Amino acid sequence: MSKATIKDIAKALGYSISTVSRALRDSYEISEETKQRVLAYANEVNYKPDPIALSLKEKKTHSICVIVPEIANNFFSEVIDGIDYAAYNRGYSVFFFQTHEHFGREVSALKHGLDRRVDGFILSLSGSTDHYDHLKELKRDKIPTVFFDRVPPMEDVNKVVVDNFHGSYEGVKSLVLKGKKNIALISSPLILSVTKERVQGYKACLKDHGIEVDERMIKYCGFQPEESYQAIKELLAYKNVDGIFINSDRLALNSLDALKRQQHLLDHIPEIVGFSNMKHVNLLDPPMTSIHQPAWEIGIKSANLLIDQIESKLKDIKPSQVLLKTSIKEHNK
Amino acid sequence: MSKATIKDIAKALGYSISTVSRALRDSYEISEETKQRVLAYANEVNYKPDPIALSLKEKKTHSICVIVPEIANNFFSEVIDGIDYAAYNRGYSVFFFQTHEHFGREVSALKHGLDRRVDGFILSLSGSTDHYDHLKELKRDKIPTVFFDRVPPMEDVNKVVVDNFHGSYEGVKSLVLKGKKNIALISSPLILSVTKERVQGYKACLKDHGIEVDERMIKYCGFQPEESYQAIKELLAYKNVDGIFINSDRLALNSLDALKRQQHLLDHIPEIVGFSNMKHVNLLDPPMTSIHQPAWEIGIKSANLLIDQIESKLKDIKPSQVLLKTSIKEHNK
DNA sequence: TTGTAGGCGTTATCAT
DNA sequence: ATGATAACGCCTACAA
Repeated sequence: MSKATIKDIAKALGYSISTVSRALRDSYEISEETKQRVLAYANEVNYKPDPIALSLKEKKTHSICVIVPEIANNFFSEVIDGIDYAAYNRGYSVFFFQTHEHFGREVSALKHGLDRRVDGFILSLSGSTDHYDHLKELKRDKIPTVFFDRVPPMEDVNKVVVDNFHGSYEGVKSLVLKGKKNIALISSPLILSVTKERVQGYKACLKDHGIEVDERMIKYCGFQPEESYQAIKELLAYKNVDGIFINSDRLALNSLDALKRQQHLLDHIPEIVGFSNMKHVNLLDPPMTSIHQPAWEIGIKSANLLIDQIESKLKDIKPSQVLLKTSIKEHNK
Repeated sequence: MSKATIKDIAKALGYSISTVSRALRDSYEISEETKQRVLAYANEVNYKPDPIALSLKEKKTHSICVIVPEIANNFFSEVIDGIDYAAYNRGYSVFFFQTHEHFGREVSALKHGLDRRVDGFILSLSGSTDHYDHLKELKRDKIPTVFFDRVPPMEDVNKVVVDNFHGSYEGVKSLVLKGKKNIALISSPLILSVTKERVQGYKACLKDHGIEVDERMIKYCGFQPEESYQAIKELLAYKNVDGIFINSDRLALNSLDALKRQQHLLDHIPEIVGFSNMKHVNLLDPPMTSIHQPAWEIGIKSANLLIDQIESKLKDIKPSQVLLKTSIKEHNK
C-alpha cells in the first residue's frame, strides 16, 4: 500500500529518476507519451510522494500545531472541530497539545511543535501563563501564529476573539431586565485576557442601569469545582443574591452544581446567566440563560488566517484581528 | 531557535559530521574530551535533531493517527485526552481526524494517515461503516492499529472496549428495581458494534426480571435531534412508558430534549437511564441516571497498546482485547 | 579516535 | 526530451 517510490517507477519503466519526477509534475519538457506511461504506472502502483522526503527538501511539513488548555470541553473541542475542517480542506494536518492550564506544558508543547517543524501554531493560553517570552520568541523568529480566545497582551499578533465586553453586557442586561437587583459575578481568574473585558461588561451594564457595583459581589475563581462551591457559599452568606452572572464556560456547570448543592438554604434560586457552549443548555436545572460563542467559526477563521500567513510569500504580512459576536439564548422556564 | 544542524556544529568545532553525530549519540568510539566539547556546543546552540531527517532514515515518524466520529463530544474528547497523555509520555505526537459518521471520510482519513506515514492508528468506526475492506488492508499490511468503542467484526485485531452488555444490564436493572414495568429503549443504529451488546443487555435484564420484551418499545435512531424526537413521540403514543433506557452517549441529551419538549402531554415523566459521559449529569432536568464509560482510561490503554505494537520487534505480536467496566451514577432526585 | 561516503525520497541544476 | 548529480539532515558501514 502506497510504498512505491519514484525510483521504483523509473526502474520499472526504464526511465531515469528525474524523468519520472518531471513527468509526475507534468513538466513541459517531457513528452506526452512518456507522461502517459508514467502517470498510468504510478496510478497502478498507487504511488504517493513521500511527505517526509518532501518536507526534508522544502522545509515545510504541511502540518499545524494547536495548543489548548483542555480538549474535553465543549468550547475548545468545537474550535478544534473548526480548525480540523479548514485545515483538512487546505491540505494541512493538525497536531494538538493540551496544557491543562500549566504554563510549563504550554512551553513544552511549543517546543515539541517546533521540534516537529510544524508550519505554524494556533493557540489559546493556559490559565497560568503570566509572562510571554516564549511567545515573543515565536514572533521574533517569524513563526506563523494565531491566538484565539485567551490571547496575550501583545501588539501586532494575529488574534481571533469574540466581543467579550458586549457578550457580558448583554448577559447582565438580561438579568437587569428581569428586575434583578443583587447580581453577583462568578469570574474566571483575572490572568486570562478574556476576563478583564468580561468583568468590564458586567460593571458597565450595572452602572448603565443605575445599579452600584459592589466588589464583594465579584468572585474570581479557578476551575476546580471546590472553588466555585466556595465562591457561591460566600456570596449566599453575604447577600440576598437574586441574579448570578458566570463569565466563563469552564465555570458555568461547576457553579450551577455548587448552587444546586446549596439550594436548600434558599427560598428561591437566583436567576442565572452564563457563558456556555453546551449544546443542550435548556436541559439544565437550575435553568441558565447562556452566552454562546461561535466556536466552530473561531476555529475556521483561525486556521484560515494561519494558513494564509504560512503560504504568504510576503514575509511580513501584517497581523489581523478578527472579532466575532456572541449570541444569547434565554432559557424558557 | 533550534535551527543548528550537525553540519553546523562540525564546522564550528572543526570535526567531521560523523564525529559529531557519534559524540551526540554517546558512541564508545569517541573520546571523552570530544564528547564534552560537542555536547557543550550543541547545548549552547540548542541543537535538536531534525525529526524529518530522522523519519526519512528510520521510516518512523513517531506520530500516531486518531480517527473518531466526532471530537466535540464528551466521550470522544475524553478518550483523546487520554491518548494524548499516554502518547506524549512515550514521545509520540498525535494527528487526528474526524469522520462525522461518514464512511468516506473514514477511508480518506486512513489514506491521509498512511500518506503521512504515521506509525499507527487508533480508531473508532463511523456510524456508516458497514464493510471493512479498508481495515483488512491495514491488517494485511501489518500496520499497527487499535480499535476502541466501535470496533469492527474482525478477529485478531486490537480492541479496547467496555462491557456494554453489563453496562446496559445494570442500567435497565436500576429501572426495574424502581418498579418500572414499561421500559422503552432508545438505541443507536444497529450498525454499530456496541449496539448489539447493549440491546442484548436490555433484553436480558427484562427477561431475567420477568418482563416481556416488546420490540415496539425499541427505537433505533440516528444522531440527528429530529430522530430522537420522532422516536419519543412514537413511544409515547404507543404506550404508557414509565421508564426509558438510552443506550448511547450521543443519543442521551437529544432524547432528553425531545422528551422535555413533549412532556406537557404527560402526567408524569418516565424515569430515565442513559449512557453518558457528561461531567455534570446531576444538573439535568428531566433527571437521568447515567452509565459512565472510563473514557480517559480507554484512551490510555489504546495508546499504550498501540505504541507497544509499534515498538515491538516481533512483527507478529498477538492482538489484545481489553475490556473495561462501566459505572452507574444514580441521579439523586 | 576520527573521517569518508552512501543512502533514505524528492526536486532542481546542469549536462547531453 | 532525457539523464546524471547534488542537496535537504541524519546515520552508519567502512576506511584510515
